[in-house]
Amino acid sequence: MTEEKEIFHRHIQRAGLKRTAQRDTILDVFLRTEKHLSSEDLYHLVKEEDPNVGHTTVYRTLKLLVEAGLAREVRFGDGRTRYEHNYNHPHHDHMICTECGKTIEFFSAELEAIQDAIVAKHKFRPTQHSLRIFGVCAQCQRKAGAPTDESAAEPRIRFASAPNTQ
Amino acid sequence: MTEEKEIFHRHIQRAGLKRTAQRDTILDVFLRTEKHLSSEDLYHLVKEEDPNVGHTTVYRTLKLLVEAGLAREVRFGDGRTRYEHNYNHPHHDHMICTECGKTIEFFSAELEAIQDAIVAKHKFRPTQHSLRIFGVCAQCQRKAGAPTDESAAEPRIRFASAPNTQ
DNA sequence: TTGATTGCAAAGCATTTGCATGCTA
DNA sequence: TAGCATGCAAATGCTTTGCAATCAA
Repeated sequence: MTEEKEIFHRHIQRAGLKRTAQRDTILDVFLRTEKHLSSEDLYHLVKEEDPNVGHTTVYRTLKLLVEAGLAREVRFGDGRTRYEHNYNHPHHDHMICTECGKTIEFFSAELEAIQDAIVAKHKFRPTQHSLRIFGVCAQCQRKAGAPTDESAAEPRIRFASAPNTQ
Repeated sequence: MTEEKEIFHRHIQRAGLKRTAQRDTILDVFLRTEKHLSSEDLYHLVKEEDPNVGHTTVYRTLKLLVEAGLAREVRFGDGRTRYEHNYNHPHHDHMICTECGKTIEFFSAELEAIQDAIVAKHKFRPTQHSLRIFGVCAQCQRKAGAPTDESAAEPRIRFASAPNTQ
């Protein structure tokens, strides 16, 4: 976590920006929260620590964290952008339960290898990729579509009908 | 294309809805346009045929097409929902060029097999998945970041900075 | 001191909804 | 005739921007 902070401050300096109390607090709260946070989620958490922080600053700081390589944007189909740790959290993909909103992270070297082969065949130079598998997790299958609160590790994602795979 | 129309009309009937001139026109234009159309793209195309069609109706009809299994929603990171044919167009994934906005469709049985294995391991029941590989296509690599109009099969997708993989 | 930062309010943008009118079955 | 469909305008929800006041370097 100290390392992440150094990275952030180095990025701030390199870009000719300034270190502020708000940015430090936002980074702090983000680093200690191992979840997929929306800007609003983070805003509320930060507010507990320092009520004098605006929504706008959280939005802007999250973009800064992405620039610095500390955060990564993810979207799970509920129309809002979420952020996850990106430093020392190597690439992975997600399964998203459309019943309870839980996400399962996974990584497959084979999957990556096949993708490499595919892009090579098309002479496509990839910069990033995103694989999301939507469906119903084991717990929700048992509960036959009656998820409870504790089945959701994170706030429930609600879909209009079918998830629109944003 | 006749078959698709039948499917649509059957869906309309089954759902207790009504067949209208607008819906027929929208379906017609959609079916004959083999592109990833946003609601607005389709709205403009339909307007050429029948100026008395509103944006709202196009939105609502596209949802109907998705319900009927004729269309599939896709998102390429420019913040708008696009629709592609889903009937007789089996599942495939996309490479998206962040320079010119072109999309390359591909399918890999191995990829699907590995995904099946992964979800099985987690006892996850998948309903759909979405794999998008963002990067630079062969043409744009040659042009070294100076894409021309003809390099884009579809309207250019613009990103703020890095594509936010919505 | 200078220019970046902040946070409120307002604007943007894609999408959705309310509602009076029009039209299918 | 009943009630679904239409399309305008307004609302929605997330995100971004304008701007005057504030603050780091």
